[in-house]
Amino acid sequence: MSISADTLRGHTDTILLTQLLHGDHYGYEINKRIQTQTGGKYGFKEATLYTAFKRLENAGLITSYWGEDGPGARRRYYSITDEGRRRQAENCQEWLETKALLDALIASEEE
Amino acid sequence: MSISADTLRGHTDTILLTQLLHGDHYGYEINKRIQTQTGGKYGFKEATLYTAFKRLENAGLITSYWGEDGPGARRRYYSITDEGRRRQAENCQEWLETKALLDALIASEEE
DNA sequence: CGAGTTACTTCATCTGTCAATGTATTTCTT
DNA sequence: AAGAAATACATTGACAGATGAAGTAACTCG
Repeated sequence: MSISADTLRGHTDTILLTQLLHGDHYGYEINKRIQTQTGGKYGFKEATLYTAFKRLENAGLITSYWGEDGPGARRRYYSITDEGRRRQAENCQEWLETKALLDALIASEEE
Repeated sequence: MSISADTLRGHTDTILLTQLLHGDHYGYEINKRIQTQTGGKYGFKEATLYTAFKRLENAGLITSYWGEDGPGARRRYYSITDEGRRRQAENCQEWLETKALLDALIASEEE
């Protein structure tokens, strides 16, 4: 993974919430999707992933349930709550501000 | 400060190095400059600021010296090293990648 | 059957942030 | 001139997120 995690720290929750916007998914799947979407440049470590899910659930931003019988039986699916959607939108907005801010502060800076 | 520090965590060093690209400055001054540049939206807490300087100095990315006597309180000036410049450029590049990555992951995501 | 993949879980540790506290000088206000 | 506020730096303990490591267990494919 070529991007250091510290640069993305604080965005974990937003990334995960975003993945759940359009339907329920399970952890391993989500991580694979992220890796695909970033061309293999980024993915969560397992510990990071599952502690994040726990954090989000404790905060009431997602709920979870075990999959039905079959090959999905040992998969824990996550579902975003209304509050989760609200939070995702907020964080999305904050990302725009953060981007502007950092662009201003890190720019090659001619001045 | 309207932007949460966690969203910027990991960028502190880059921000500080950037401030030193065009000359030596002291901590308090740098922080004021950042607050000005961000329209008051962001600034470092003192503990964060000075521990960051210490970290950068230990890493050989900056050096420091006490300012000459004169008006005002005693000031410790910081100077960026060659390695610091190299690192700043690297981090700058990484920021571009991070931005693209997060834009892809956090986007409203139609698909 | 055995190796590799899928899938989740927990724990100890590391690092960066920050509240709190302290020191000391200078400048502004009245 | 006294007192308040700003300037300027420093340290400490606590906390939160990320991670390495280790573990468990079922499925899949040759």
